[in-house]
This record gives sequence, structure tokens and C-alpha cells, in this order.
Amino acid sequence: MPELPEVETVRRGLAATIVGRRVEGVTVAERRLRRPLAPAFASALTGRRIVGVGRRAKYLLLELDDAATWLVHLGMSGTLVVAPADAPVRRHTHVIAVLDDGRTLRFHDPRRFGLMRVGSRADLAELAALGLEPLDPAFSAAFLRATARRQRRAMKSLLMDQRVVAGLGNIYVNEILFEAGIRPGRRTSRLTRAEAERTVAATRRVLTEAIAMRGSSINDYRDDRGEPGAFQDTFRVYDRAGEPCPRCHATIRRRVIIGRSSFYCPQCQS
DNA sequence: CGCACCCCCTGCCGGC
DNA sequence: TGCCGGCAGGGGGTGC
Repeated sequence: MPELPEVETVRRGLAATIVGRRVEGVTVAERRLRRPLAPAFASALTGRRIVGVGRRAKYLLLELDDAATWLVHLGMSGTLVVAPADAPVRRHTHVIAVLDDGRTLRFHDPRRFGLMRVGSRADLAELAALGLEPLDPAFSAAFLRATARRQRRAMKSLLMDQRVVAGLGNIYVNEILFEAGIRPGRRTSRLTRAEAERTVAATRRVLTEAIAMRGSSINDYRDDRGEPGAFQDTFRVYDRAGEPCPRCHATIRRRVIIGRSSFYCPQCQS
């Protein structure tokens, strides 16, 4: 579910609504997430003030007033929603933090592929190996081409490799490669300069537009207010196998690459 | 080295 | 209608 645009949408919402709030109490209903919540998870949050909300790749980083960071990964089906204290508790709500203004911050995740942890930035090993932010100028055509040329793998695999560029997932890589006119299975070793330029430009364009539309919601994704995004209505190829290409009207194909559904136009993408 | 395949888990959809 | 298989936005591990 949530890729960079969805996580960024949640970040912006939380930054506007919970910064400055103190955590008065934490209820844990289910510790078994992707990794079990640490025994000290609730006590590490209780009494802390949230002083900022950041993002790195698909991780939310809630900065606390004791210099620790509350790290949240939404996995496939996770949401982090601000709700009134008396709002009904949905099934699969695993953690509820009560804030000092009476509202609550709730972590809901049916599949439990999400992750939460509190620690100093240096302790958060998840962040250590992440590659470039795709919207950072450092993610340039020169960088992409140099990285691509010294490997021999599918373009899709490279763009989904969080150690190279961090924050893209299956939906956005499919859309980006369509925009760039490159097939997902294309070998990175054959990437031309012009194709690297198109890929980087398409990455910026697709992500920027998706953030403006508050992300994509297929089933589970909701923002911090519990609202779905709108970008799913503009998918060009994702989940459109058998439909006509929006550019040339050839039939969109589906093929599994690195274990994930890949969609492309056999005519527009080479 | 890169990928296929497995796992984690619940829900939904289509076919029978 | 009900059951079953396949599939789903993520990530991590193993083994070829």
C-alpha cells in the first residue's frame, strides 16, 4: 500500500495536527507486528511531546522531546489516524496513543506487516541502508545511469531496491516506467543516457502529482484523517491489464517481475 | 550477483 | 450461498 506519496501525505497531515501535543498514555492491543513491539514501547512514548514529524523513504519519523524518534512503517495495510477519544475502535487497531488535547493517534493494520519502534536516530537500523530520496536532486540521471550500468538486472528491480532509491513501490515504479517508455524487465546494463533522463523526470513528475492528489487508495490506504487519496483514478497502467494504453491504445500487459505484478504497454515501452 | 521462492497476515474477489 | 485459490501497496530470509 503506502509508498512515498501516501506516507508523505500522512506526514503532512500529522505535522499540521499533532506537533506540540504530549502523549498522555499508550494502549497496546497487539504487539505482534512485523516484529513484536518492544516491552518498553509504551513507556518510551508516555509523557513525551511530539516536536516534529519527518519522513525517510516509506518511514514516518515522529520526533520526540527527549531526542528519540518514534519510527512507523505502514507496511501494506497500515494507517496512522487522528481520531476523537470517543470514536469507535475498529478491529485491527493495535496501538492507541492518547494526546493531551483529548484526541488519539491510532495505528491500525489488518495484515500486521507494519513496524513501530522508538529509539535514537543512530539506533534505528532500518534507516541506515536506505538509498537516495527520489525527490532529492542527488537522484539524478547521472547517478541513475552510473548505478544502472554497473549492474545487470531488471529496471524495475533497481527502482524498487530501497538501498538504491528509497520510497518507490510496485504501483509507482509501474507508472514511472510507463511514463519513461521503458519496459519493467529491461536490463539496467543497457540503460541509455536519454532513458536515464526520462526515468528521473518521470519519477519526479509521478511522485509530485501523486502527492498533490494525496496518494493512491486501492483497499486499505487512508490518510491521517481516515480519507482515501485520489491518484488511483489516474493510473495509466497499474492494474490495467487487458485495457487499452492511454497513449497508443495497444493492450496493456501484465507480467510478474521480481515476484510482483508488472504492467506495461508493449508498444510505448521498450 | 540477481532472482525465484518462501515467510509474515488478513481481506477481498472471482470461479465453481 | 459457500468454499477455495489467487492476489494485494512491504520487507526479509534462503538457496540456486
